[in-house]
Amino acid sequence: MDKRQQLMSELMDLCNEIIWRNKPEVELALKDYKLSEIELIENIALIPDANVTKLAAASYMTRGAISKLTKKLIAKNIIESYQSVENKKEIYFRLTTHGQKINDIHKELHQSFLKRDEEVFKHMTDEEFDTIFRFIGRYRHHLKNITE
Amino acid sequence: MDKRQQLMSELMDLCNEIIWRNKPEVELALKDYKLSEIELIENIALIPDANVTKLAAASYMTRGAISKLTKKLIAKNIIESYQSVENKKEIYFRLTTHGQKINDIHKELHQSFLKRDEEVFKHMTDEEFDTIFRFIGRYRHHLKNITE
DNA sequence: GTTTTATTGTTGACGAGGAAACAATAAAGA
DNA sequence: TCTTTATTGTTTCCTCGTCAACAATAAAAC
Repeated sequence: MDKRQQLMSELMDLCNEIIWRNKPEVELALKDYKLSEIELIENIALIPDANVTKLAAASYMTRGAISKLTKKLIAKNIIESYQSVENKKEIYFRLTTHGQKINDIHKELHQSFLKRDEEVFKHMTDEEFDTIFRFIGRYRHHLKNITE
Repeated sequence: MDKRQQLMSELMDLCNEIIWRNKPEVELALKDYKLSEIELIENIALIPDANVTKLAAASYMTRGAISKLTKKLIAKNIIESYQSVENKKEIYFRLTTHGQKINDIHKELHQSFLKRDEEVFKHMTDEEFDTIFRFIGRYRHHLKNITE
């Protein structure tokens, strides 16, 4: 098979495998929340003045889905919304202190996954890291280029 | 941020981006089929004597989901089922000639994506390819190890 | 300023897929 | 052999996310 195609195929498979493997552990540690909610919390923490549109783009979901998810998270008192005075259309979100706690637990989980998988990274040189980073960067840059 | 964590995060993001980008093109070229059906067809072509259980594992979906999908594909005359004489429990699937055509179109689409993205691969050395392959292989091997 | 056009978030109908319970068959153990 | 346990595929119920239409607001065009 084509080397490039095999690379992409194995890459996709690896990502699926990791998600599939980690998902139950995350949902066990944060029992009252679904993975999609937890990831949305993560994005709200990362994106300044996150609104539905930005979150949809970051989550690879539709605005409709994010709109419903944010409603649910507000009802659970995990996030809160606010608006600016000069724009009555956009609605922004931020974490409540409760939401921050959940995000912290989630971050710790990610650390524990790295610990669990440290064997994979242990023997990698800086050069190898950079090779993969360059590949990812080049691909994302390329996709951005051909999109606009 | 931790280098390893950033690597995994960017990797996941790249995969999502590619899926998000390619999906509409695939569903446009194969108008009557959803992406999940097309990927199932691909797996049935790849896996010898594919049954619900093997397909579920390969697709990262539940057996229930695959059971429904195969029913749909049989109704559309894209796949057919068969059984062995020495096992009355397992049900295997294979592509019809119609299904093979769809799979061929899908394979051509993948080729066209590689063509579109050739700029990304053009400057990669064999050593760089191998570095990424090794990383993927090591990770998948590790996950397999800690699973059983 | 006024009128278009684009963008925002929301909603309801719908389909896709997961969870869990199930019957049928195979494999393992006695 | 006979019994128990595991695995197969299926089905029902339910949740999640998409799609498409929508009203509200902002931006652009004039």
